[in-house]
Amino acid sequence: MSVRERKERERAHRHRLIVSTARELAETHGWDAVTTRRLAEQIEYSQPVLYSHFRGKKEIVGAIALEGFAELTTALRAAAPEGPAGREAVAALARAYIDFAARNPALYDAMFSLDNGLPFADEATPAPLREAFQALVDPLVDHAHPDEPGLFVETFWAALHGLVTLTRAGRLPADRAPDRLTLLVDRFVPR
Amino acid sequence: MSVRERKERERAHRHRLIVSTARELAETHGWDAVTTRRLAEQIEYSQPVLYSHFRGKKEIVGAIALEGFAELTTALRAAAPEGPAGREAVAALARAYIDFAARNPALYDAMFSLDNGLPFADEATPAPLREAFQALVDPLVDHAHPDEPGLFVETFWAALHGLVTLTRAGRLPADRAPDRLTLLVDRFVPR
DNA sequence: ACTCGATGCTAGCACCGCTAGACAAAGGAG
DNA sequence: CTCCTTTGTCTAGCGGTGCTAGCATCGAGT
Repeated sequence: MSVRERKERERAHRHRLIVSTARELAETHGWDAVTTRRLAEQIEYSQPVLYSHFRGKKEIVGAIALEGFAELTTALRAAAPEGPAGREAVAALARAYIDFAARNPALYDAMFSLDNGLPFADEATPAPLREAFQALVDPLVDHAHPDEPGLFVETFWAALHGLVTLTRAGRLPADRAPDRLTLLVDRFVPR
Repeated sequence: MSVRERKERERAHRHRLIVSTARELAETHGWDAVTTRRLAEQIEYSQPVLYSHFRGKKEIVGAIALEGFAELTTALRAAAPEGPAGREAVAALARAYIDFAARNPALYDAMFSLDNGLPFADEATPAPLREAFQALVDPLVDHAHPDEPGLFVETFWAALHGLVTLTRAGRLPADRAPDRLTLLVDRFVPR
């Protein structure tokens, strides 16, 4: 049975290779450059091989998005370690979110802008998505109305997401982004 | 010279026909269904005719987006007529924004999600865009820090935009959207 | 050593945005 | 009224996209 194990190992390796290559291609040349042909050429296999690992391009984006949620969770937890979270901790959390989006624009798009086929706000939501949301909830829960912590976090998150997308699309002047973040935190967590 | 005038009139008419047909196609079947082939067939001309009116598909999206900004201005002005704007007026303004996006999803995408080639936050920004932003500024200016009214409006707008996109993409549960809006207004305009 | 199933390939489908070049219709000049 | 030029539209096609049918090859198990 060792042969089958080796094949499965190789297959898993190629699976990861596809995801990481697609992600790198997206991050360096934009999502437009991520075509099945280019991706196949980069991994040195033919196009149909991709379809033996993924149902289609959308599923590749979904796999990358999943990586993104795990990394976002790490970034948020690092910014706001456990314990009571004062205003400064919330500001750090918000900054971590914005920075994550700025540092990984293509990844952020895979998570929130592109069609990645992942189910949201629904019982089938994958664990990494729930964890990322939870990483946002924990430091914020003290500042929310006790009856509706979810509502508070959802709204704060939406505001952060709006800042990210509008700033990156050039809809808002980039130089004042930090000021907008401060203003937002002040409104949600009054001094 | 009457002949030339007639031709120009016909040309302008066809120009509007292209824009309205593309918009209707997008609103009824989604932007994916708006291809140059389908659009050409709908207006009963061949594809190259489109390129005698617009530099490319992006410019058609841009024309539709421009319509959208004009209509958004109208909707916002209707929701918050002139005069001092209390908390209720801000809530009405926010509701008008959200409702506009909900009623015209494809239009909203043309304005903010798709690549429409329009310049933002820059001296070349077309008038309708400035006016739409101004329609947001006027009722809000009393609630902002006097030094930085723009910053306040930008942040509030970003929050609204975030709510719109995340809710419509199914990232946030739709049934609690009104509650999130109330929460947002409460945070930005304390009772 | 041979069979046969797994696996990856070539080739091709239907579609995309966009354009070159042929062609017809229509206006002005003689 | 005829000819010529200009203007406008169409057909056909280019290079690209995501995706797949069907063949060929290779290697594992008997």
